[in-house]
Order: sequence, then structure tokens, then C-alpha cells
Amino acid sequence: MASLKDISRQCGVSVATVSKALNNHTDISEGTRERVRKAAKELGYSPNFSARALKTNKTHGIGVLFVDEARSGLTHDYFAGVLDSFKSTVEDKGYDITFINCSKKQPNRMTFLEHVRYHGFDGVVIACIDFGAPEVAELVQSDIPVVTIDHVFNNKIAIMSDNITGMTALTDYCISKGHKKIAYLHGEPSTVTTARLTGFYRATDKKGIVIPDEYVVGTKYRDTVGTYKETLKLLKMKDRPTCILYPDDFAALGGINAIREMGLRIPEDISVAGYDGIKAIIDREPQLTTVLQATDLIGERAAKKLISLIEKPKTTIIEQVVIPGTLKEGRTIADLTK
Amino acid sequence: MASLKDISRQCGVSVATVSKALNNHTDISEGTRERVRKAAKELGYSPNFSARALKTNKTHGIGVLFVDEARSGLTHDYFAGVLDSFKSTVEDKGYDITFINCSKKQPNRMTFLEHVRYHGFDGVVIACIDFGAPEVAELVQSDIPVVTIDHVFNNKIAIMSDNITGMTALTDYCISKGHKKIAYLHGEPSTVTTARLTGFYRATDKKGIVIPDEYVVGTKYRDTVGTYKETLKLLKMKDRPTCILYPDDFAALGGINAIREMGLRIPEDISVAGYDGIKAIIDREPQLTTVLQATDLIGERAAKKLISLIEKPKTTIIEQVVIPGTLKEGRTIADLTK
DNA sequence: CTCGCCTGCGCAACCGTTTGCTCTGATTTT
DNA sequence: AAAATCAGAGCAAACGGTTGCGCAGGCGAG
Repeated sequence: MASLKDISRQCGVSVATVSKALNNHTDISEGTRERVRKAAKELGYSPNFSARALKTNKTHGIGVLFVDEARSGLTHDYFAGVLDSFKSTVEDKGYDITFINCSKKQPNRMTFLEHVRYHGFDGVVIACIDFGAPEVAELVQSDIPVVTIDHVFNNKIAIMSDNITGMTALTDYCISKGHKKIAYLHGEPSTVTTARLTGFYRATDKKGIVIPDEYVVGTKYRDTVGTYKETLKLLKMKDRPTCILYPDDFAALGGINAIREMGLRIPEDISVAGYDGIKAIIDREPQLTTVLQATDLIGERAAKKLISLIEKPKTTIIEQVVIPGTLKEGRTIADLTK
Repeated sequence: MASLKDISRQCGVSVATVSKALNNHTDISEGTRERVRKAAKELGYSPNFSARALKTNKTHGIGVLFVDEARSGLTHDYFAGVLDSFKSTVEDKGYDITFINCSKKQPNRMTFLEHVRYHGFDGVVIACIDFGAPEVAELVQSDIPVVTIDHVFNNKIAIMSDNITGMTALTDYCISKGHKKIAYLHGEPSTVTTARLTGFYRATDKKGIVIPDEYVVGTKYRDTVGTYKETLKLLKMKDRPTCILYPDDFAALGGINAIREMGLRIPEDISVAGYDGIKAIIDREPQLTTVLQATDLIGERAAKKLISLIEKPKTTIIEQVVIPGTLKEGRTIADLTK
């Protein structure tokens, strides 16, 4: 690989001059600059990231921590959407993204923080992870600029999908269609789940609707087996609900299959709704009623906030940005008012 | 950040000794090694990736080029699956992955190859992209170790999902259920499409089944609008097919909706099948018959091949690895033989 | 004519690591 | 006892690029 030295030799100027010429410093004459540029092109010069980073202590690199229980969050539609949007936003601004290695199999693996320091990432975005893990806390509490998604840490920027309002809207919608016996299979305990439960009860409380405890059950996110089983239980109750809300669109499929298996129709016999707005699910008839999370906006805001924090740490406001979702009315909630 | 120099000062030994001690060179006494390790821990030493990379000319970094028409391939279930598996495999072996910047919005953006050289990636994996783009060709034909997925370049390693056999199996299955009038809405021209068309005709030819040309139509991948329209056309034909095969599971949804809209039942009135095996689709009743692509295996093989090419360039065989898919029998193909 | 300023470029240090070679003192071999 | 070997540690250059400072020459102004 051609280096600055090669160009300097070719042009008969110093390495410093070459560097300045290529970086558009003002103290280089137009003539020299052109000669240098030409030589660079001829020699196939390629700047060296490592050398530059070593000297400037800036990498223009962002570390990404998207970890699912199973593996990375890549196969998780919601997070894949967020990441996709995040990626394209930071790339537009000249940042590159690298995954923070989360392999457990490595002989002497680094902690997340160690890995970040090693690479010298300018900032980090975290999502879809066990936020309680000590390793995550260590990273978040370091001096590295960090933005978290869907989880709030003290004194750190967080981008939050508005789960409270979203769930309230969804529940309100069900109530407005005349449903009173609404069951809610929610996800495992987490920031997100808590918010949605809050939203759920906020809606029912406001209308004075009392939801029996056995209607509200925790199941795993993105798991059809759990929802299948719990749905069967709900359907076999003496006082069966008229409407079942699921942790997410995918998990809803388990419920839908259970309902069909019992010979019941959706929405005539039983109404259902999901959460997320996964295209592969809501595009299919009967269209699932759900709450569409604005993954594009979430990723974009996360990216912009993080870059701002990196480039203007003083003036960047540390805050929780809440991104609203939108109720997506499908055809799986029956109108009982007619 | 503490550096080797800090440790050397603390321990009263040279920087070289510290480096060797931490890297387990054999010419350092156990005593010194221990003292160094202790000091490193105390000072919170973190190795510097850039310095190391600069010196050794090795980054242990892999560049990833997963570009969709829309944006990255992250929201594409198939590629997300492949990438996820790829990621975890290389991470287990101590490699990190960074996306090759494909933003078009950057003022003076680098070409893919320039970006790869800049970062000094040890290798590159390419998928889900317009393989005809000159920039991609430039990258592939460089001296950088490269593995492509689902596309063959001359003299380069390629990991291929076995689309020929997969499609043959699917078509055979339809034929075995007594279907003769099989329509195939395939994707836009590409390596993958060509392979599947080959597979399709191989199956029909073998059984001496003649497929009218108007039964075979190109539509976009992962697009429900196109398949919706084309399905309506097929259904309105005088001699309507009994079975329609779609470019992929997601695109199949458009067809399914069109069929339902015409008041037809699946599979009683018309049979359908997809391709890919997207969980959010095939887990729903009636389960879509499809071909499950082995994303896990594809990603893993791509990773292992690439790492082998990086670490043992001499002995690594340049070949096309073909990964079979599996027919997933759902409930959307009617049995006409009974 | 002299002074000061501006323009254009080079000097040299430095970023943190790695590694081949050298040096020293001790131990083993003959 | 002299020579050869060896373990353990340091020296110093090198990787490629950046940047504050200094310096020379040309110019206009006083």
C-alpha cells in the first residue's frame, strides 16, 4: 500500500506537506495540492485508518450492542429495523459501526467495556439486551458516550418507544369497540413490559373496567409456544375474555393458532391484537390489529443524539426521547357495540 | 488510558518487556510477567487496537457488505439470519465485524474497496447486493480475501443456498400431489432466480409437464403488490392454474390475499407455496408450504471459509459451497390425487 | 531601504505496539 | 578453567499519519 511517504518521494515534498495537502489545510498552495492529489491517485494511495486513529485518538467508529437471549438482535424484526435506520443515519455522517463482540466462547474474551476501549469507539448504542447484566452497567457507567434504546439509565440518553401511550391507545381502542373482558398476555418483566402494563391499566382504570388477575399473564416475548398454552387456558375459563392482547405480533401467532384450533373465529368469536407492526404478519389477512413502532425514527434519533453527544458533549441535552407509535387498526378486533 | 509505557514505568522494566510479558512471550520470567500483569490490572491498562493494527498490519476485522435496494439487508429475514449466524461464528474466533459504509450521501465517500483498504479489514463477506455494480466488482477482484453469498464470481469462494434442488423438490412435491397446472411467479433476474427457474423446469420437464409461458411471470422479491396483481391475472385466466408458487414467503402474502379476495379457499380451490421459511409467516395457519433455507449453516460456512482464507490462504480451497434447503410441508398444497 | 507580514513548506515529535537483535550474567559443557 | 550455551531483559527502529512551530523568501507599506 502506498503511504504518504511514497507520495512525498514522488512529489519531492515532505510527508507533512502531503498530509496537509490531502486534508485540505489552507497553508498549501493550489499547485502543490494538485501535484499531490495526482500522485496519490497514480500510486493508488489509501489512507491508513489505524495510523490516523492512533494519532488523533478519534475513530469515527460506533460500537453496537444488540444482544438477544439467543444471539444478536439481528433476527428480531423490531431491533433489526432500528439498527437498519441507525446504521444508515450514522453512515451518512461518516461513522462506521462495529458490533461489540459478545461471544461467550472466546478463551480470553474482553468485557464489553474493554472491547470498546480497545477499539476506541467514539460512542456506543445499546439495545435489546439484559440491561441488568453487570457488564452492561460497567459500560454504561463509563465515560464513553452512550445511548440506550428502550431502557433508561441514570443520567444517560435513552430513546424510548412510547409503550405506555401505545398500549393505552390499543386498549382504549378495544374498549371503544365494546370490549370489557380484555385479557393481556404480556412479556417477561422489563422496562418495556412495565410500560405497557402501565398503559394497559391506565386505559382500563379510566373507564372503570376491572380486569381479573387471571386475565393478565406473563409469557415470553416472541414465543408462540407460551402464548399458545396460555391462550388455551384463557379460552377454557368459565368467564372467557372477549379479547386477548399479546406481547408482540409474533407471539400473537401462537394465540391465533390456539383459537383456530378450538374452532373459534377471529374476530367474530374472539378478538386479538399484537404489538410491533411486523410486516410479514400484519400484511396477511385477517390483518392483525397492532401498534406500529416507529423503528425508523427510533434508529434515526438514537444516531443523531449519539453523534451530537460525541461531537458536542457540552451542549447535548441528556434526556429521554420518547417516540410515539401508531395504532394500526386491522380486522381482528370485533365491534361489539353494534 | 494507561499504556505500556505507564506499566513499564511502574514496574521498572522496559516497554518491550511489558509487551512481551502481556503477550505471553517465552523469554520473560514468570516473576516479571506476574508483576507486569498486576500493574496492568492496577492501572486499568487497555491495549490499543490502532497501534497494534498499525504495527502488525492485522486488524482481526471483517467487513460486511449487505445491501438491499432499500437500505441494508438487515430487515431482510433471510439475510438477517445469515448475518446473525456469520457474526456469531466469527466472533467466536476473535474477529469483529464492521459494516462497509454504503451511504450515498457522504460528501467524499469512498468506494467499497477504498473503505476496506482504509480499515484494513482482513476479509470481506458480500451478500444481498447488486452484484453487477462496478464498485462491487472492483472489491471482489482485489486481493482482499472475499466470500460471496448466493452469487458466484470467478475464482472466489461462494456460499450458495441450493436453489436448484430446493425448487426442484418443491415443484416435485406439487406434482406428486397431482398438480399439473403450476404457475410460478419468480423474482427479478438474478443468480438466485435463475437457479430456481432451472429447478422448476427440471422438475416439470422430467415429468413431461408443459407449463404455458403465461404461467411463469417475474415479479419483485419481497413485494406483495406485484404478486397481488399477478395472482389476480392468473386467477382470471380461462385455464387457471391449480397451484401458484411465489418468489418468497413474504411475496406470497400478496398472492394469498388476492386469492382470498376472490372468494377462493386455500388449498381447496387453489394451492400456494413460498420460499425461504420465514418464521413469522410459516408459523401461522394455514401453514405455508415452502423451502426452508439453512441460514444458520450458510452464515457459519461463510464465516469458516473466510477465516480459513485469511489465516491459511495457501491451503484453502476456492470453491462454491452449496447448502441444501429443506422442503417444509405446510397445509397450502391440496392433494389432488385422492 | 528597511521593517513587518503573509504565504508556503519542512522539521520533528508523537501516538502505542511489536519485534529482531544485542547485551549481560549465570549456568552448563568439555 | 575456559568455552559454549542460555535465560531474561533492553534497545531502537518501525508502522503511517498529524500538527504546532519555525523558517525562508516575496511582497507591500512606510
